[in-house]
Amino acid sequence: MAKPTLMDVATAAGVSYATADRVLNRRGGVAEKSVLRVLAAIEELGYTRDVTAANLARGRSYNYAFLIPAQAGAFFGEMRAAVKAEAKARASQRINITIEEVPAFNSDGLAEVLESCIDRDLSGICLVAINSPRVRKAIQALRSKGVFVLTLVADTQSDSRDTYIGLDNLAAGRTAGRVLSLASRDGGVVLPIAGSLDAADHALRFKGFKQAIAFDVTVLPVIESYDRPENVAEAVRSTLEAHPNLIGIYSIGSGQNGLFTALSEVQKSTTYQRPVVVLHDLVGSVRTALTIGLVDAVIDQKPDQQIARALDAMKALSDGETLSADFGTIVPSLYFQDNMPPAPADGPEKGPSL
Amino acid sequence: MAKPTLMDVATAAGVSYATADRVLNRRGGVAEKSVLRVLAAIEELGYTRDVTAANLARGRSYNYAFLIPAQAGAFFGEMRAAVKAEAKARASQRINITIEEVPAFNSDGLAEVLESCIDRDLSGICLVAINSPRVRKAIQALRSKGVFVLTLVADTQSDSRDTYIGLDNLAAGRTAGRVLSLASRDGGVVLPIAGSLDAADHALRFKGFKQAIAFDVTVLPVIESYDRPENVAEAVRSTLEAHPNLIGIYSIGSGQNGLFTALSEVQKSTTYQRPVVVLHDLVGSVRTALTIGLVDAVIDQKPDQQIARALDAMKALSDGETLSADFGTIVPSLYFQDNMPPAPADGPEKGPSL
DNA sequence: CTCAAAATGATATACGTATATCAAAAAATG
DNA sequence: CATTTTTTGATATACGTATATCATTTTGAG
Repeated sequence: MAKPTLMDVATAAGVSYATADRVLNRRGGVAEKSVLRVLAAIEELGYTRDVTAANLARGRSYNYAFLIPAQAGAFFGEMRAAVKAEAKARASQRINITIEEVPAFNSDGLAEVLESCIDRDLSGICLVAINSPRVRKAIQALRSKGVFVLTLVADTQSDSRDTYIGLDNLAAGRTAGRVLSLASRDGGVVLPIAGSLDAADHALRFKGFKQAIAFDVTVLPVIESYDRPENVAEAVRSTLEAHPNLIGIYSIGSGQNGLFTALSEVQKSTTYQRPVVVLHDLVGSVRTALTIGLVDAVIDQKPDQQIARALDAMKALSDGETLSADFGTIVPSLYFQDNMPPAPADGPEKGPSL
Repeated sequence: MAKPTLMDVATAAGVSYATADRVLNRRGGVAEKSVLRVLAAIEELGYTRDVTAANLARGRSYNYAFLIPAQAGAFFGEMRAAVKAEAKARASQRINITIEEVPAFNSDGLAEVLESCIDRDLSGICLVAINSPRVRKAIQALRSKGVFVLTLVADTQSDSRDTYIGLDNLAAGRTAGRVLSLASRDGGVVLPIAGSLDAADHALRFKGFKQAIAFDVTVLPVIESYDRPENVAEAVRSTLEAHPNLIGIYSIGSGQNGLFTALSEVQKSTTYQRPVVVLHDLVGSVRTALTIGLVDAVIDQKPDQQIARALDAMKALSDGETLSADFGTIVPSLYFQDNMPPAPADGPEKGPSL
């Protein structure tokens, strides 16, 4: 009952190993009836190729590159850590992963790195996309060389990459809306704060947010921070002033410093009851804020899971498998103080293994 | 820059392949100074053993068994499906997985299956534990034969198994409490329903629930259903009658039929506003209930992730790695209508692979 | 039936490791 | 120094697959 080998298949089909191999690897030059007999034997024995042995024989290893923005923001820091962790975990499976730093918000910088990847014998590449003609062209060049290109977090046009792995932003916004609606059974006012509604992801979250907001809750005009903390702090202060019935805040973007400033003021004061606050991405400072009760709920896009998913996707593509339609869709996770996952640990060095 | 092989290490250390092998595999009979040189070369080149090649050479395959209760309940059905899916996915990596049906709630039945596993050449076994002397003895026998034993969903004494993979029930209960507290800013009454508080997991969830409940919210005495739907339906009806300010229900256990019955009555009536309902495990019927808005929030223990985690754990143990302390802790996921993950698909058959 | 074409079988090498055996060299012992 | 012991090197086989070559058999065409 041991796992059948291709030799077993050949024997069962009454052909030689060479012929079985010709069928399995589609080398051609095999008579119809022999093909059928081999396929039947494969079916009958439940043969599956030992991929590890096959890769060993092919001298094949999977080379993947991740292009991660070199940003101060903690989010991409976590991403980078997750990539490193996965790289270590899969090193023994002939999977080699490199991380390339890419200047943030710089399409030409991104394109340059992409172009430099063209003659690097990669089987897959994973990037946080920025939409520009030069980037698209570089991606196209890579794909025509047989490199699989995945977008992560931010997408390009869907026909210019193989898959997109990223958060379902509509669902994320809806979830935020649901939480704030739950917290306001008798109506009230909620304040959405975005980085910029020109950004597709923020716009989508906001759209979902409005969809899920209860009919008796009023959504104030969205504040766009353009990543300036003072703007946010000031806006929150004045909104609290103007709307004593402010029951919730949804911070759509990722710059949270201004929000935290204003919230700590509220926490110290006794004039207002702190509104329920929902925000994004359980990174360092947000984790702290949630722990000490400065905010209530965090919607997370699970960077570590995205990395794992991206690798699974690239491996599957490399192996000629097809991905299900919703493979890349990351469902938002909702965390309260009570169900926070443990902070990602910087894995300890391991000695030479057994 | 290709991945270094043991031959590279030997050359770099100025010894033969045989000696490098003696060091790597701790065969002994190597002079101190040679050991050091080999280790230095390993360090320097960043050598890691190609585990797939090693397993191939050893003729080793990983044989794992999952003992899943043969229960009508949808939860273990999903578990079984998840095991099958993982089994298929890992078949090409020399990992063989079998599923054994075990009679539910029957410690002797479980023990019998465990005992039958003793001479099956398993490297790991994963079971939903029931605490009984005979079960513990069977586990002990397996472990002393070198079989790794993991408990899933339900644990035994922590010193009689290798790891436990399961939901953090305290966190789950706390999360439920948090949601209901959020939904009741001005106090109110909430109703907890359990299967039986004698069950450790239910008790723990209930404990967490009370911890996280806001000070101005009243927790009614817990109803214990003992898995009788009529009990629950009746209890919910009478509680609604008696407490017009019932703002939430937390169903701690997994028998939800009685609850659903009562809730649909409420939905049709106009007398009461439906309380916010939090329950466990996003299986078929619960998924439907959440979709149609019969309930509000579901705390899920992600059976598919538990299976994957269990396999990773067994593989790691088999490879002589050590697991981090919180490896087996499954953080509860919180789902609303808006962030439900897609229902697990029954993967389509794939033809013979490339 | 003859000859070419097509199909098949037999065999060798390789991938990176595990494992074993035997001979040779080096070191320790007396 | 002779002898034993320890250490090392060289080499072979195996795992399951990929890939290539060459010889042989079968088939089809004329």
